[in-house]
Amino acid sequence: MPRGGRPREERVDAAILSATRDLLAEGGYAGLTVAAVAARAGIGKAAIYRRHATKQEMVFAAAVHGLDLEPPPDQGSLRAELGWLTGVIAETLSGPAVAGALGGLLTDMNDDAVVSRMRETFVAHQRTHVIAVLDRAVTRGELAARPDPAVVHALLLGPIFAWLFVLREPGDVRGFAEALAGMAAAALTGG
Amino acid sequence: MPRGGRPREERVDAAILSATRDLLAEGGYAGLTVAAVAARAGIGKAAIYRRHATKQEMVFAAAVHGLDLEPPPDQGSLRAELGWLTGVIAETLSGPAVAGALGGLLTDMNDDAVVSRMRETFVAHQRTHVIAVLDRAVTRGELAARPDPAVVHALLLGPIFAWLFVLREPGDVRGFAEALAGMAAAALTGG
Amino acid sequence: MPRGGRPREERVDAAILSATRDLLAEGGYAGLTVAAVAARAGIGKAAIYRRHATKQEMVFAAAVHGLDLEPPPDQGSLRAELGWLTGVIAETLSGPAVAGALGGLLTDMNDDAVVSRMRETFVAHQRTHVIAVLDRAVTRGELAARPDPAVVHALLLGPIFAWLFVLREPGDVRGFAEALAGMAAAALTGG
Amino acid sequence: MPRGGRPREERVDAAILSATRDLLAEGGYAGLTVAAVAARAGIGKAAIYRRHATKQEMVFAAAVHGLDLEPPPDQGSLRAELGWLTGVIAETLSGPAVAGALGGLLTDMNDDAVVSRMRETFVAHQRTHVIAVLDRAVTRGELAARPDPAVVHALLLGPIFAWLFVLREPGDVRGFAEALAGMAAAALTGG
DNA sequence: GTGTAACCGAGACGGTACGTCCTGTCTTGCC
DNA sequence: GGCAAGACAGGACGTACCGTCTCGGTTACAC
Repeated sequence: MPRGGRPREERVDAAILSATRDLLAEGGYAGLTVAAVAARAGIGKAAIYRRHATKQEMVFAAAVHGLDLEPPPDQGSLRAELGWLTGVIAETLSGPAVAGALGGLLTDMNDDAVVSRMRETFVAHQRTHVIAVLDRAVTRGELAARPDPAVVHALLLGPIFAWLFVLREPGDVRGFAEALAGMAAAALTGG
Repeated sequence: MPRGGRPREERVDAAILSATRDLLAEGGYAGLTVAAVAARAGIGKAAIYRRHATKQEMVFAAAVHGLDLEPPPDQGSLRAELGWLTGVIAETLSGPAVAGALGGLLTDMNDDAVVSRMRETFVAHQRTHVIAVLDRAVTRGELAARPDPAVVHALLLGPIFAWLFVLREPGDVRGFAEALAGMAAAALTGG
Repeated sequence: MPRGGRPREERVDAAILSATRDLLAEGGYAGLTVAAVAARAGIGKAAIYRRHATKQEMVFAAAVHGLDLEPPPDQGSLRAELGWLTGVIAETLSGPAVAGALGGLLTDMNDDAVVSRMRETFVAHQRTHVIAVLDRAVTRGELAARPDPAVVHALLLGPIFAWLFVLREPGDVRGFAEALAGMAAAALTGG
Repeated sequence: MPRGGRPREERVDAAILSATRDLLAEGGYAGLTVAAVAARAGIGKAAIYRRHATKQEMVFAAAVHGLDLEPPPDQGSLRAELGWLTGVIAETLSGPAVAGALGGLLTDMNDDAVVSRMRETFVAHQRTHVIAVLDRAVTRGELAARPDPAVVHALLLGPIFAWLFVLREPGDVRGFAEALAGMAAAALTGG
């Protein structure tokens, strides 16, 4: 499509995302200004809006993008694979940028197109891995039938989310994630 | 201390909270204006700021206040009591005002005093009931020892929260809450 | 008219006017608030509005009222009487309360009833004395016919007003008033 | 210093001042709203505050700016030149925008920087012309020595100011200005 | 080479919400 | 009924931010 013109500088893309992550960690979603991101990145506001339609999209790109989990390796048992999943989710959500951004994204996502992007990227990606783990458990014979992946996803993601953002328990997230995996395995096999 | 002066009108308190809930349900947290609340309530902005230091505090008061759950009646079994708890939580979170407000509150709650209020009111209240249910299960002999209430709270609240606000599954929340109770019971007794 | 009830306390009347004059001298008309007057006077706002319909009326009463000049004694010559007039006007206008209030009163007086009160009290009173002085000069034979009193009034009041409020010359007002009287006498007799 | 950035649009400067003058003429200083100026000018409030620090500065710029008198031509006699000066001053002060603004400016000018601007622009400009006229009169031999320009300035400006804003005489301002010039000439030469 | 088109930093633009302040009225309980 | 205290409706102020647009100038690809 673009027949001519100067190509975009990758340096600018990176500077935007980096500055956004910095400022998210410093002041959270509220208190994040597009002008501040531009200033911190040493660029102009137009360069941001050339890449991200709204502030939300920019934050989404900075905080959520690149959270792609590598496909989960077969760990030999449902219990171990759930532990791997909850561990990855906990690691994903506990970064400073994500911590600052997620609440804000949920806010402004009421009507926007950001919500669908969020679902497509963040949710769908994790969902794929949940399905893979469940299917392997069925193959192994640990589960008689594959449960609803959405339910299992909520069961894994939800407690970690609540732990971090609603209850804000100061304790160790990794330990909680591990305990959660045990309880989830018991619920799925014993329930 | 204030010995004289005109007392505040309860009518105004109620009108503020009612208008806030209406507008939250209509347009969500974003799109909620203090001026619009004042206009809808038929009052002046000063009357709002006399009661709530910021917009966030007002929304918190409107959406979270009055979510007091009545103490959970003894349902005879852990499974039944967990069903009662998840049902109440699901009902609490799925109201239109809460739905519109919670994300917004999480956003602006990074540094504010709102976060502590949230914890004291919303979280602590539910926690009390969680503890009561667990203690009764121990008395009944369904549980050998009382698990960490914070963990159980996260296990119950988290999936519902995720279901509603992160995954945004369109399906029946009550059904999900009931299934969640079954899985939680299995996890606690069988794990 | 007042058939029953507690009579107004004169103490309050005085406290209002005194506090108003103090605050006018301190912060000028802008920066004067009714609440501040009430606080300074140790009274309530209602007590002010029971006596003065608007803030402007209160300021008017505090700054302009009581500026009644005693009738000008016959000084023996037009020149001396003009000196007496300009001296009194200068003294009247150079008080700290008047200085702070006059500009503000001129502002808000565009549509109000304050303007007519201003004219009736402040202007008409001075005008009477101008007329008396001019008539005596005619009787003495210093003037062939009585000039338009409004013109003479403007000729005497205007330069002092400008000196104080527009040009804001730091110099001695009394000296200027005296020089003005001399020039006015020359203009009236020699013109 | 500002090497880059979008330059300010002169159209906006002009629209602000024009709208301010219109609204001053319509509703006076009281009743003038920054928001109303912005709406009338078809611009945003920020564009106003980028140019004028306060509402007062904006009004000052709109009402007082551009009142530059052209240098007074030699009219051949002190009497004629004073008539020219008083005529210009009367014309300047009797415009609708100035009429609405001046009182308001005097009000808020008690502590502000507006007062110095006023002096530098409005007062100093007229003073220059007063000095020129007096010097020519000395050269012509009409005056033995140059009187204090501040005194003469007050003598010319003051009565017109009082006539318009304090006494609010409904009569012809131009006629009064002409009469004033005659009296001033008599005072200066005969006194 | 030389166009041309899109890029770049900087910052002004229209619009809108915020939280503060002030006015003039009203409402308590006390005197 | 007056009084101190202070809440009430309404509305302007000045600040801050968003997403768009406009400058002067730069940089790569196509001709």
